[in-house]
Amino acid sequence: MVKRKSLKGDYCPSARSLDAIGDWWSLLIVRDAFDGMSRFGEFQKSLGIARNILSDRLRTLTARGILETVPAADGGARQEYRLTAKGRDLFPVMVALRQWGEQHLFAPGEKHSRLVERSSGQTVRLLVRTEDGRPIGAEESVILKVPEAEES
Amino acid sequence: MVKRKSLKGDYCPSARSLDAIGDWWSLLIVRDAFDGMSRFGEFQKSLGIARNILSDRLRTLTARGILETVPAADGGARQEYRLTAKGRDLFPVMVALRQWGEQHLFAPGEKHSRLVERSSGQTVRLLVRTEDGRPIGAEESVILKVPEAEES
DNA sequence: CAAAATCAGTTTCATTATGAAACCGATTGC
DNA sequence: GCAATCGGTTTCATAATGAAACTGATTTTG
Repeated sequence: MVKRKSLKGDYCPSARSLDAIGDWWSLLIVRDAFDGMSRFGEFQKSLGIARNILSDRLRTLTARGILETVPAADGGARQEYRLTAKGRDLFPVMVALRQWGEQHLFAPGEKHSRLVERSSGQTVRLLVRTEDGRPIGAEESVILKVPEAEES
Repeated sequence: MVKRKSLKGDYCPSARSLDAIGDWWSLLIVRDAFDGMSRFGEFQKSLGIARNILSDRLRTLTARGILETVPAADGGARQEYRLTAKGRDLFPVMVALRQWGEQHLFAPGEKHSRLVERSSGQTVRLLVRTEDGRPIGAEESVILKVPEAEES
């Protein structure tokens, strides 16, 4: 599916990531999965997504190794969708999106859900930094392009 | 534009973020903008996006305050698209996507572009942590929902 | 146990978004 | 001044999406 232009061969990791999860629903499904949802009906109700599209997205996310179907968790005959390790590694992406949204998409006093440490209740934050731990901003960083020799 | 289902009113910051930048092209445009691109033609050539769609996305991103048009940077009569502060704040999102892509979307020895500190050449990394600086993973964190009283 | 309800999809069909290409006016280069 | 380029817009075909009906399994209920 997903015709457009596949960025699979792009040497830019961001582009490949967007190719894998950059459509409108996938990350919302992943968000719900982080939030503990696992059943078709849960996702459908939570997101208000059309069933056929949800079906397609779950299939695609599973094919890409971001979700996996486990036979039955509560003994029931129906399967569940769970995040794989690869899917759980999207955690920083979710946090980054959340943090940006909090900063820029809410009115000053407006309520929003918060991501907190379970044990302490502290807000979860995100820090961009160098290998040796110094915080770094966009201005001090640069994308090193690979000389595009490999793909040919 | 963007008909679907607007998540603007959602109390989840991730959802609102995706509502603002979650379509297929927007983040790729932002990525290119981080990479120094600013002209219509540059984006178009870099992404291979259809001109009408690019036109629409640039307009939308501008309307949302992520890009802004500056009259003329090099003296030319044509305008440029630049990231606003809000747009630059998407930096962690880009880093997060990049990092995930590097981890999971490239074969072991496969070449990819790298984001490095300009001065030192060190790879830029990303850390999810608590307010007081302790690293934290998805398992130890929890989304606190707002009791949905505000929107009514 | 039988009937009703729910779940997890799939199919069908109308609507919307996307992509390719042609077109166009305003620069820019020569 | 003439041709080429830039930055779009329009038009039209195609692909993706959404709503709703339908289906075959499971649960639930009485």
